[in-house]
Amino acid sequence: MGHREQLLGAARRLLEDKGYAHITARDLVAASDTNLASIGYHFGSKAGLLNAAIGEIFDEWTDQLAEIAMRAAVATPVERAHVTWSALLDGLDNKRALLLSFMEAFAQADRNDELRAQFAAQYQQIRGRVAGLVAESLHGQVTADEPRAKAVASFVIAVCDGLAMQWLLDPVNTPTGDELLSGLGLLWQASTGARPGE
Amino acid sequence: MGHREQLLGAARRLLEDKGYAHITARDLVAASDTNLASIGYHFGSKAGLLNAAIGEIFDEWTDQLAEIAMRAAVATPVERAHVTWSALLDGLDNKRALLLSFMEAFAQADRNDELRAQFAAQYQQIRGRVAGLVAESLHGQVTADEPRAKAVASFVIAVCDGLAMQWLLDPVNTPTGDELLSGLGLLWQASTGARPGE
DNA sequence: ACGCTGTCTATACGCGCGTATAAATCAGGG
DNA sequence: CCCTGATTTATACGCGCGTATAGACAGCGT
Repeated sequence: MGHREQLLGAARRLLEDKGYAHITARDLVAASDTNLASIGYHFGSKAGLLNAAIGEIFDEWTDQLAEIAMRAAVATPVERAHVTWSALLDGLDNKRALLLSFMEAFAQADRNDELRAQFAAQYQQIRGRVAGLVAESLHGQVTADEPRAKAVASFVIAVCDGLAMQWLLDPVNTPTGDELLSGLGLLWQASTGARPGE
Repeated sequence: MGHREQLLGAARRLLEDKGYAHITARDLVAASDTNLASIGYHFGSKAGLLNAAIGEIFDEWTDQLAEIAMRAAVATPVERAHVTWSALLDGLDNKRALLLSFMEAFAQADRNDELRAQFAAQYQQIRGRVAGLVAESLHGQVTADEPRAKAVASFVIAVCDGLAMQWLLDPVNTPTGDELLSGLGLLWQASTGARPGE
């Protein structure tokens, strides 16, 4: 295994421990059993290395989101919806530190064209993926044209991201699946006057 | 006006321009027409100053969110719901850079007890506020006990935050109010089998 | 007029950072 | 077996950072 791979691995580990902004080139070298100059050689700069590592992390978060979204879309009865929302919270435990680093990098992206393009592309990808799942799983049950499916996807992703943020800040007080479902129902009733189940 | 206020103002301006992580003590001094040592004198450290400024920004975001949530909760007919969601997107334009800095600080908070406590407290506050608005505005229309109102509040905040994130990344492709409402309906139908309006 | 207290200023210190450079090492084809 | 190009090493450089310190200065009660 070359230094390139070692450095990527170390970057991922450090992103879990210290967060994007506080990783130094020397940290990376120490954690990867490589050499200070390897960073420049393989990635051009420290930022290049970190961005590459962040890209991998985004992909994993994306995978998890897609899986959850699929289950959410499929879950017709109330009981299953509850289980689905819970799955998001469960999965977060392993990813806490990585998510934080991801948020940090996300904020940086606005001033870093390369990173920003990378994020935008990956986001488009996940939304398309979720939208596809939604359209497929709702097929026949409800008419879901493509723009509508995309809106659903955006919405689902927004909820997941927003809840993840809340959980990062205060895991204990983050609502459970039951509570969320209840909230969703309340909101929908309020905004339409519909009474579900009638 | 003392240096303390000048520094706070400069911090806010710089948070808009450069982002949390890239502000140096000398930047702050240059932007505030003060002295390098004033930072230590009034705030203990650069971080102390920045955290104070971030607290102000959080409060403003919180105010905006509360206002939007109120309108969302109140909006019974479909047309008004649409208008409400749109309000969130409109309001974001002025706040783009501040939001980014906020996200950056948010990520830092996990490794900074003081900052974290500050955020958590402010978050509790906004959730209680939104929950109160929800309970009040839905009163009589639907039974909204306190835990349920809190769940609604969490949910509404999650949606706002998640959408804000998407908008930060890619303003053009963020769904409109119409699209969001449509998505919400679709999701609700799928997870309950209810057909709104029947 | 004096000294105390809160504020402001000028400056120095030393550390740790990211990166560049040049030499050493290695792998494999001719 | 050496030449070549890719990789790995060791090290040096200079910059900019956050903070500490010590002194200047103003307001003001006495």
